[in-house]
Amino acid sequence: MDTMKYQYEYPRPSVTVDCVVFGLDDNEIKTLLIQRKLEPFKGEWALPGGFVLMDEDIDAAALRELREETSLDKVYLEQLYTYGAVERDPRYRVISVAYYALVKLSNHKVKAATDAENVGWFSASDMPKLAFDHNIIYEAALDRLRAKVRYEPIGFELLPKKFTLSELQKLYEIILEKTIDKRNFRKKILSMGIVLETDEIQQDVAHRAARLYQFDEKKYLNLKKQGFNFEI
Amino acid sequence: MDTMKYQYEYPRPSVTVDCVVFGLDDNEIKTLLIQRKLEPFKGEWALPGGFVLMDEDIDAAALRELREETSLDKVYLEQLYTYGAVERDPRYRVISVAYYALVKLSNHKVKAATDAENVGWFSASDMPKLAFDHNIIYEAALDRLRAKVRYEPIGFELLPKKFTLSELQKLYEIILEKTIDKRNFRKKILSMGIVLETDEIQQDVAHRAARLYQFDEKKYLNLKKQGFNFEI
DNA sequence: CCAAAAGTGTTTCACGTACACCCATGC
DNA sequence: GCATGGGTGTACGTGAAACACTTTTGG
Repeated sequence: MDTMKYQYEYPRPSVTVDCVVFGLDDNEIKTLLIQRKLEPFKGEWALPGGFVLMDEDIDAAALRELREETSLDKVYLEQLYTYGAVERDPRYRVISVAYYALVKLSNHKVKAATDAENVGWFSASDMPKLAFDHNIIYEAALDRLRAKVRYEPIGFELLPKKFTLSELQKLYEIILEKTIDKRNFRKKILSMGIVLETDEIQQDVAHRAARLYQFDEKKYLNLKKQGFNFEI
Repeated sequence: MDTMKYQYEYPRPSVTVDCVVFGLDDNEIKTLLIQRKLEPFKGEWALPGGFVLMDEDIDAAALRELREETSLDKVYLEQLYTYGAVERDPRYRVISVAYYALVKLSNHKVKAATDAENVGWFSASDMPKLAFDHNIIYEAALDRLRAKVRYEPIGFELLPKKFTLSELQKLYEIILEKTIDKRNFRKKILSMGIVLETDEIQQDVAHRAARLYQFDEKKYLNLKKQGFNFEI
C-alpha cells in the first residue's frame, strides 16, 4: 500500500501524550476536556493529547498538544505516569505518557463547554465518563496534585501572579478539601519567607481591600538548596 | 525487504522498559547492572531492560526483563518515569519507561560482576558510566527511593521477612545517609503498630541475640484506610 | 450603619529530639 | 571476664492547633 511507507522488522506500538489540565475556579478545581471529533469514542469527552512526533521530545509533544488543542501556553507541566495496558485503545496498541498541567484561569478564562472548539472545563463532581482509560488518568492526576501541593509550592501556578493570602488559603482548602485556620495559615506562610508582600491592594471589592502578595521563586530555590522544605 | 513486515502509515518509536534494581548490602545500597552484549554501547554497563512486546502490559514487560536478564522474581516494582528525549538512543527513536525494583539480597545473593552472565551489583560510589541516559535514570531512581522510603513502608522490601530493629534502623541510616537515635527509632516504629514482634531471635551471632520482627502489611493497609500516614 | 472580609496573639498540647547506662550472650 | 551489640526511660523544647475580636471599606 502506498501510504504504508514506514516499515520495521518488529511491530511497534504508537506513543501518545495526554494532559490533565487543572485550573482553579471560584470554588472548585476544574479540568479541561475536549470532545473527540474522530473515532474511536467520537463525540465523547477526553483528555487533550495526541501522537508524539519522531523529532520532538515527549515533553515537547505534551506542550505542543496543549497549544494546538486548547491554546494554552506557558503552563506548569509535569509528567505523571505512563499507561501501557495492552487493551487500553480498542484499535491497536497505544502507550500513553500522561502529564498534568496547572494553569492560571485568571488569564485563560473558562470557555463554555459547548463552544465552537468543543473544549470545556469540568469539575470533579460532574466529570463525565471519558474515552479510553482517561478517567483513571484523571484520578491519578488529582491524587498527584493533592499530594504534591502539600510539599512543593506548586499551588501558586493556579493563582494570578499577585494574590491575597485569603485566595491562597482558599486554594489549599479546595484542593485538600478541609478548612484551615486563618491565623495559623498566615503565620505559617509568612514565616517561610517565600511569599512577599507587595505594595498593592485588591481593587474593586465591596469590603476592605486585602494586601496582595507574590511568590518569590528564587528565594524558594535558594532556601531549598539549604535544606528548607516547603510544607502546608 | 523480507524481514520488514510491519508497516505503518506514520513512523513509530520503539518502546523499551529499563529497571533500576536496588538491593541492600551490609553497608550500602547496591544496584544491579548488566554488561551489554550488543551494539550500541557493546561491553558497557547498563540497566537491565528491553523492548515491550505487543501483547504485554508495560509492567509485565519490566517483570519479564528482570526475570530474563537477572533471574529475579517476585520483587517490589514501581514505575519511575518515562524518558523520551529524541537523541537518547544513537540509532533511532526509543522511548523508555523506567521502573525501579527493590529486592531482598538475602534471597538473591550478590553475584560477582565478572561471572558468566555479566551481571553485577554496584554501589553508588563506584557506579560506572552507563550506556544511553542510564546514569540519569539511576539518579532519579535513587532520589525516588530516598524520598519514598520516608513516607511509605517500602524499606521492608529490602530486608528479609524477619529482621531485627537494628537492621531496620541501619537500612534507614544507609538510605537517608544520616544517623538515627536508637531509642527514638524503636519508640517510633513500635508505636505505629505495623511491625510485630515474633517469638524468634537471631541465630549464630557472637553477642546477645536480638529479637526478630516482621512487617504486618494487612494492618498497615487497614490503618492507611483510616488516615494513618507512615513516616520516618 | 451595616455587611463583608481583613487582619492580628496567646495558650495548650503533642511530638520530636537529646541523652547514658545496664543486660545478655558468645568466645 | 571482656567484647559486642541489645534493650530501655525521661526531660526539654519546638511547632502545630485551637480559639475571638477589632478594623477597614464600600454601599
